[in-house]
Amino acid sequence: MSDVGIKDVAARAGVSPGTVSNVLNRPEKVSPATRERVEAAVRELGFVRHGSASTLRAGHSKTIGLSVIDIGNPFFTDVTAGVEEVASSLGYAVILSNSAGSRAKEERNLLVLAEQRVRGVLITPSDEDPARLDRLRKRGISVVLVDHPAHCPDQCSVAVNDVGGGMTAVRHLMDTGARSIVYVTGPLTIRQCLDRRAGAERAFGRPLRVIEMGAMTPRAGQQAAEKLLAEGDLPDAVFCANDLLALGLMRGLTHAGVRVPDDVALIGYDDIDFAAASAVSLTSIRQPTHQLGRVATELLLDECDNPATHAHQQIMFQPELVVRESTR
Amino acid sequence: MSDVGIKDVAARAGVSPGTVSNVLNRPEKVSPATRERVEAAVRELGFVRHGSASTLRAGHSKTIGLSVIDIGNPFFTDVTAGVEEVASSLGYAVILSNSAGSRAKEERNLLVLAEQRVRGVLITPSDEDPARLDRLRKRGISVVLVDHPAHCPDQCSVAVNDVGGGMTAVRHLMDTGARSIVYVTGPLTIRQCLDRRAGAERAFGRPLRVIEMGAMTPRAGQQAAEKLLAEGDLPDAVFCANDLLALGLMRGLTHAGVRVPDDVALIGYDDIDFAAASAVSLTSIRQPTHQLGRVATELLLDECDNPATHAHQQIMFQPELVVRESTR
DNA sequence: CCGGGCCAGAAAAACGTTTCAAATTTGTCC
DNA sequence: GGACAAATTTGAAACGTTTTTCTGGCCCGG
Repeated sequence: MSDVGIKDVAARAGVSPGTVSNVLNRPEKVSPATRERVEAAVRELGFVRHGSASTLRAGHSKTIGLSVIDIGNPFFTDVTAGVEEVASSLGYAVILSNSAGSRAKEERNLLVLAEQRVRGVLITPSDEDPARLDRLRKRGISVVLVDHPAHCPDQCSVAVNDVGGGMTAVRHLMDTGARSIVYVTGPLTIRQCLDRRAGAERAFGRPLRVIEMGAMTPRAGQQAAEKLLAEGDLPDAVFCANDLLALGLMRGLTHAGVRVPDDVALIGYDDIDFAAASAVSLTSIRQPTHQLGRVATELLLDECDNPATHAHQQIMFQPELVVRESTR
Repeated sequence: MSDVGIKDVAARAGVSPGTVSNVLNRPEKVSPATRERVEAAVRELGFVRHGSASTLRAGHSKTIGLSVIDIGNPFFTDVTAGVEEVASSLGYAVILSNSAGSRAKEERNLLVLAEQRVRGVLITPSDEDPARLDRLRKRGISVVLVDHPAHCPDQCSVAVNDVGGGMTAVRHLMDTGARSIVYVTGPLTIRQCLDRRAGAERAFGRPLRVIEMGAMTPRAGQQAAEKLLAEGDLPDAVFCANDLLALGLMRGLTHAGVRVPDDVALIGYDDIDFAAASAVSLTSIRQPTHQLGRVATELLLDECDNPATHAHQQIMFQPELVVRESTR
């Protein structure tokens, strides 16, 4: 049962190994009668193609790599689900690797992917350095950037318009009557945090008061609330760089007797599942995460399968405002 | 740059291909002088081992498969992170597949894993049928069950004691003075929901009032709250089969003017990040998810690397009570 | 000085597929 | 019925490693 090869199938079906291979890879090239005979033999023997041998000889594999920054983050989880969906429907296997924000680990992971001779790589790069990716491309491995706009037009990328999202958020707050707004954010070394601020300030017309936290967690959000309260001067509204911060902040404010949205309106970013579930449901900016993964994968596989006709695309999705109780 | 093989390295270093292979796989077998020369050549040429050729010849790969039921569920996400961590630290690549609860998709994914000749598979099976897994084992692929206790002692498994968790939850509610308790759950076809109820009732001493919802989401929790309120007879406490239900329920109760924990105490299950972040933080039962993934992977790789000395283990983790405001 | 045992490295045979040119069969048309 | 083209099928080489068997030199004891 264990090691039936293509030869065994060939013997059983009374054909040559080459024909079995044809049945497997180009069924249309072989007459219906023999095809059926071979397929029967495959079933009877429980034959499973040896992927490595196939990859070795054919020169390309049926796997793609996915390198994300934080597998624990719901954003990437959703992206991953989209990737897995498309890849598996096309018969591709997805090798997952998590750089955990470490450049060294990312490098190691990319090496593993190169060894596995993946067909292509989907990556949310942990920094701007394009050298590693160029090296992959030199090896014939296609690369698509995920949640990161490409700088040069010679590669594909999918991203979400964070500047636009920031604008939408603040415009909405202003529409509900806010005159003073605070931006609570994670580290301003993160592109997303920066872009969202840029958009927010563009909508606001002038610089925003900013509270920068070291992390983007509920805990950090609660600390931000304390900071805000300590400063004394409560704004009309707060824009948080993600929902985790916003939920923590909401909790902090509520516990201090500040009412949301009556005293302070609040908007988050990402629209995670729990945004709708909190005591006062959270207005947020939704990103098409699942679609991000799907489209990135489609782009990658198109690049792999039709290198001749493939045109590189830099796709930018628009995020969407979801209004709930926290800004009413 | 693209296709430098072991031969090129050998030529460059002035040795035979076999020696290069030895440097790569059993460095101790080759003299320090030549080893260094070969390593230099590897660096200079940017050689990357061709994983498929290696797998083909060596008969085993450096990849493992991970098949989960729902990649979007934070529980599995955490498990996945643990798996990735251990696997990548040992140089293994992880092929991720998502069965999305569909038996057919699980089957397809396992086939892909078999084609890739993964060394072993970590799987949260979508049903009880052991036939598929036996088939894998027949092919020499080790299998470790994740979040599912093994029935037979001839395989490894890691799981969390859901009966114990249910007991802990209800015992805690009773300790805080609850006399009447309702169990809000997802489909009772799910093993976890059943086990938790069993434990809960064992602690309670008699059957619990049960509200069974079709899903385990915040929305379902909110509907459960409506149901509870409609029935009129409010209990002292509610035990929810997971945190998503609990958060939805909390929101539903709060909006109806019922105070948590003053009117009704509330405990969830899973201790997701947001449990601590809600307006009234949620008491919950924490599962060692990350560790679940880590240990499962260690077990699997031990089984692969030391088949002789490996002893199958069925590990059962104990969940842990985390007390917060919703039961004070 | 000689011979046996050892060690480092070499050479060649796999591993299981795919591919491609060549061979064979089938079909078509006069 | 025969010739030619088209459609199938065959057979062997090749993909890049690992592994096993061998070879030649070296060390050491006798």
